[in-house]
Amino acid sequence: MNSTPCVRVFANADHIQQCQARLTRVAPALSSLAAVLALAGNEVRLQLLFLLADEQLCVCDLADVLRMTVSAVSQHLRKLKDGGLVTARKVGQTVFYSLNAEHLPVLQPLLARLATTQPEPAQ
Amino acid sequence: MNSTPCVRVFANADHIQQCQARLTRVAPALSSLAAVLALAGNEVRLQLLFLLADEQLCVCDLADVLRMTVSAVSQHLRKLKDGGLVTARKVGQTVFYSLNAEHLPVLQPLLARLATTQPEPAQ
DNA sequence: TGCGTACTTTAGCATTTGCTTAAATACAAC
DNA sequence: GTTGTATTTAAGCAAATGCTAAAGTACGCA
Repeated sequence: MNSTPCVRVFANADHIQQCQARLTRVAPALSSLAAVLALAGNEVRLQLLFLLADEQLCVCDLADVLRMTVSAVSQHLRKLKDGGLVTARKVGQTVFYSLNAEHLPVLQPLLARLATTQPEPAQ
Repeated sequence: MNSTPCVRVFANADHIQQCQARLTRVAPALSSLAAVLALAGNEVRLQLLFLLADEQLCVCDLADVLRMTVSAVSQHLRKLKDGGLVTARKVGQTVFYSLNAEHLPVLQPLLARLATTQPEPAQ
């Protein structure tokens, strides 16, 4: 793809191929991880995940907490659900969302970092 | 913001406010984490981080490994550098990138998951 | 000093994202 | 059934993203 390949001193074709091989080996896991991180990498969605790590909540509550439109929250939850990060449980006409076990090994440590955040020292 | 606030049974204003308080408490950490995850949540950039976790590499090598334009890779590296995820070290006209210590506590466990990925069983 | 290499930056563009508004669906109570 | 509530979905749009192509910068070497 590069029209002018570099004329390197240290790196050689073998080294490049080794790196490519390492990437190929982890490709599926990396792709899946990137998808999870992309979902969690949105501030609103990370807030949703943080809240849901503590307790199940319905769309309505989440919208109130985040001071956002129910529609906007619902669309974020849909992405999280499509990505397998949360699951929905319908009770009557209320839908409770909670964290999905599938990606907890990735999410839990990240959210745990937030939970242990010490409050800002008064200044 | 919601024109029609929900008439809930279980959740009440106190509960909502508690959730908001929890969010406020972690707000800076959450914001920072979201930024890191957003950067790592791109497949190309996650590949870059994965490679740099193992060894320093120059833009040229990275472009070859990923089979991408030097320019495209450089732009990704710039974002990673701006986000504090990597650092650049210039040697002559070559620029070596490596992981930055600042966000390693977040990145390391994520990248470690990839490293321990068992190769796909032959089928 | 001039040329070549490694890299960065800019401009432009197609695609994606995240919201708003409004309509549609699902269910509960009457 | 009808009405009302909780949620989802669709359409539209401004902003952000990630690439390409081309120009700009920095450095090494003759």
